[in-house]
Amino acid sequence: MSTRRASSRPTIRDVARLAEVSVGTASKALTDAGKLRPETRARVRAIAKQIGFRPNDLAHSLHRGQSQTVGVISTDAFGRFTMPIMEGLEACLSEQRISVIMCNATDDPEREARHVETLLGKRVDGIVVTARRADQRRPLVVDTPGLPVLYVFSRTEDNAAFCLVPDDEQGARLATEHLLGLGRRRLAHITGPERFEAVRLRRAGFAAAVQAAGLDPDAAPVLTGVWSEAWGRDALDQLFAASTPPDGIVCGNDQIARGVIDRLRERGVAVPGAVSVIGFDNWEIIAEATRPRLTTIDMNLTQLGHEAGRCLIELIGGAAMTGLRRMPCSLVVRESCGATRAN
Amino acid sequence: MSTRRASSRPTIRDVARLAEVSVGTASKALTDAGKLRPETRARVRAIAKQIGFRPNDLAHSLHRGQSQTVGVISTDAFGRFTMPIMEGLEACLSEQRISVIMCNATDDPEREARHVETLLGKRVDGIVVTARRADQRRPLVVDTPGLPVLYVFSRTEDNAAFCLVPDDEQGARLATEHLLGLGRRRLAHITGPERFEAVRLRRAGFAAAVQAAGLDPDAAPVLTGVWSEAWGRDALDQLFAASTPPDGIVCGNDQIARGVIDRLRERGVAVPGAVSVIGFDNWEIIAEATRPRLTTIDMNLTQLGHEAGRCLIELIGGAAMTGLRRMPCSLVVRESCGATRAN
DNA sequence: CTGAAAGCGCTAACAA
DNA sequence: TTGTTAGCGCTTTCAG
Repeated sequence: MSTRRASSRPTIRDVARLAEVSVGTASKALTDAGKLRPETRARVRAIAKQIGFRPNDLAHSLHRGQSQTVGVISTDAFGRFTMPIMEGLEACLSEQRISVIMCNATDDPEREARHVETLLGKRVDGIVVTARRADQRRPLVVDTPGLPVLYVFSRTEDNAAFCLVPDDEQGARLATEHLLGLGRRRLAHITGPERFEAVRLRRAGFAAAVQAAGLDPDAAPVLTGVWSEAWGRDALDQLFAASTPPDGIVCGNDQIARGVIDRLRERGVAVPGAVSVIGFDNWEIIAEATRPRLTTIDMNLTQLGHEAGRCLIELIGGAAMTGLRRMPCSLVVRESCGATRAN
Repeated sequence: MSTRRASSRPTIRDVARLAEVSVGTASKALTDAGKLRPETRARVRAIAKQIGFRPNDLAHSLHRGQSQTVGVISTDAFGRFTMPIMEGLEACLSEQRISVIMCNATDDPEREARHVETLLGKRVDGIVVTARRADQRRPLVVDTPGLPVLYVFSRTEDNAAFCLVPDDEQGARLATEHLLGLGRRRLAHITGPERFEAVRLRRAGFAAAVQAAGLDPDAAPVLTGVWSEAWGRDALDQLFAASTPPDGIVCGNDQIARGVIDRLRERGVAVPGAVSVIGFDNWEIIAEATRPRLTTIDMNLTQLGHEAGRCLIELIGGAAMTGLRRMPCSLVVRESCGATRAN
């Protein structure tokens, strides 16, 4: 005997009984399936609506073997990068009436394993892994062959895995080209810790653009430090201690850019008059607060999440996708770089 | 006939068959229930582990009428306040093996209704509503009597509802008392738009503390504006245009506080030497970046989320809780207020 | 066009 | 102590 909840919802049997048809007919009537006399269908539907019938997805899922549910496992404790990704992902999936279960693993493998366990118990149709990107993460251990797993804003060494990340190299190239396009020729790059892959890729993008413009790479210094305003200020001081300070600065993220702009103002150097500054991240709380407001690179994380949703649906549908896919970043023009030709 | 997924998981029947017991026995063996010969129990368990049996929660839930799942509906598009709340909530619930389904309603009633529909279809055991707090939100429409609904960081006019919010009034009082405790006597309050309940409550807390200290309320100006650094700077200029500028400023949020501190530095006024500045939110990206670092009020949102989880579990268990509950804020001391006596 | 019944995987009541 | 079975709510096949 089942232990029903105090207030149980009407079932399809109730509908059938009231509509004076069999459950089979009622089911057909409610799902557009099969052939049915329109009148019967209408009557069943009317009754269903009247008594507030809502199909039990649990039973449906049990029957179909698909739960219309996916799990998201984050190691970044719902951090600021995870948020927009989730937003895009949820928007995409909810369109297909697929629900998203959030799990926070906080870098604890044991917690992560417990979460995977729960998700598998719930028979999710797929799992999305998202993480801080400092490094590649170990592959998620899932002992269920055929269960789609997708990594977003996160990578793993497993070549069979499908990973979706922003194109940092292209983003930095875009930023650098923007400054070059404005006529800046003495460029510098102030960025974060070298151990981040993003730092290495963005630096490469910067260097590539500098080289492509025919400039001397040695005259375009790169300063690595930490992701903070204080480092931005310090690095700027270092650059301006030299005989020929830069007229264009590509920053590794918006925090650094804010430090740079603050210090330039303190030094009485006009932005963008004398120096153009461009950031990376388009973190609005910062980008809208600098004086002048910050031109920066947007990783389009919401779109990334949306794309992750699309891909996951394909994977669930049986498509085979592997490898690393990089999604383009875009330029957000505000006032910290000066008159723009493009746009 | 059911449409099974390509790779179907072992069921309890498989375990039973291999262990040479009945399904009933296997079930008992795996759930610590009933009396069983230890040997049998062990054998069943061994087999289960060996073939990678994992109970199907869908079937379990269908049977029990509880899904071990709750839904979260946010109108704040996973905004920055939602994040820590979710973190606490998920941490609390996952401890009980309850999963959290995230839904983003973005203030669109139709989208919200669709999400509720989906959640009810999945037979969630409860729903958490979280929102921007500009005003009271209309009650969530759920036609399922007895289904627990809890509002967190969000209120509704429905008196039967249970709402959990931070105690803004107490937070502002705490901030003000901190400045008073440091010997500041000429206080001012710079805050956001009046239409926010939080603004009105924080202002009340400020006023209450001023009055309790025996100071003249008329000598403690309150400036309302918007939630931005620019407004913080403007407001500060206004205050310093007066004959007796304040020596302690309670800000309505951290962004305003940052504007205030920046402008004080630009004016050459020492912080905290001449003026103490305190914020509200403890938004680290700001609070750690001001010069000096910002002393501020923390709404303890992660704890709030955790508490929401606890309460929801009680509600699901059948407890009756209604009304508005305010959770205390706490003080985070950094360097923007000067030498501290307490702590 | 409609009804009857099997079965998805699990649990709990009852029988042995 | 263990086995048998009904039933959770739904879909789908097969008869009628």
